[in-house]
Amino acid sequence: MKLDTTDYKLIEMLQQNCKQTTKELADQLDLSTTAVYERIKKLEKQNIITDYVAIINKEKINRSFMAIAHVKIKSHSKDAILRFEKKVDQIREVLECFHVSGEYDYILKIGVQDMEAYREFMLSKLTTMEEVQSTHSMFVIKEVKNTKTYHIL
Amino acid sequence: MKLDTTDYKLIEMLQQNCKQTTKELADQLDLSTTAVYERIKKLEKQNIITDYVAIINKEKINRSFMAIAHVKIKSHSKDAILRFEKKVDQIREVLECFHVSGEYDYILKIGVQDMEAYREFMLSKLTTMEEVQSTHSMFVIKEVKNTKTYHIL
DNA sequence: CAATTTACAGATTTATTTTCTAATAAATCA
DNA sequence: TGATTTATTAGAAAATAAATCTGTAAATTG
Repeated sequence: MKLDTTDYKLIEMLQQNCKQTTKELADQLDLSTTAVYERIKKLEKQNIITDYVAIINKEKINRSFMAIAHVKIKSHSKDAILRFEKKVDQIREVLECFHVSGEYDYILKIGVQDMEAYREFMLSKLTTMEEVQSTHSMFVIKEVKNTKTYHIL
Repeated sequence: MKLDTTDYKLIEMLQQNCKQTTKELADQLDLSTTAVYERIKKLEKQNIITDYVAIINKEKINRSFMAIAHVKIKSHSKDAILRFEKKVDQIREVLECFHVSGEYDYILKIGVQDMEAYREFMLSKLTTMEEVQSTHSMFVIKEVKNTKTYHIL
């Protein structure tokens, strides 16, 4: 369960590109392919690496429009919260959702085709939810940085 | 450049798990491995698939603490904007940054070890930037949903 | 210190990717 | 429409990589 510097290096490398061969990784880490192979399997088994995913260029699949929505909910009972979160989780357009401290209850990141599609999403999926009290939308003018990579070295 | 339903299916599958073999994908798509192989290569060449990355369990690498920061900048000149964005891009703790419409200029998603580390990040990296006028932090109580997967079918 | 576990390297086997060839379907054009 | 080109596919072969096995050295534990 204890990770050493080699593990951290390996994790960083796989976060950048998980399609590298064990040979390529081994060369950079000055290890044998077996050593690297075993370390990766261990990281997977320990649920440190949870997934391997392809990243898609959203411009090319009609998902260029992005918005951040702040949401306030009516009731803060456990029931209402769980109900809201379950529903949000099932909405395709919602890429991220965080329950946060402060003025608003939730922050959502939404990815759709265009403003028209966003309006449709708001009207038919978000504001129609009985748990939702109010929303506030901010439109993304520019995606400056968007990664899931943690730097740990 | 035109994508058909099979391409979209393939993209969805690779967004879920990019480590599936072409044989596995081919079986699900009712195609030969070569057909799948060629389609994937084409998606990569066309820059539709841009990366293959490992997703890491942040709890296990000391990055459990997440916050959303709203940032206002002093000047909105092109120069100031580009300078700010370049700096932000280089900050390890910043996972996402969006230039947005509305009251604030930027929304940042920050991932660090704990509140202490967040304070350190704010004091030494964010608020020290000359371009920054003010910030407002919201702490993530619960990550309800966090994906980069677009649903396109 | 001996016993046990862990991490590693090298060799081997198994599986997968990549390339090649040929056939078929779809699109383009005279 | 019919001929020609272009894309897409399947199947086989070759090349490469993953996975397994064996043995050894280092680290850990009682």
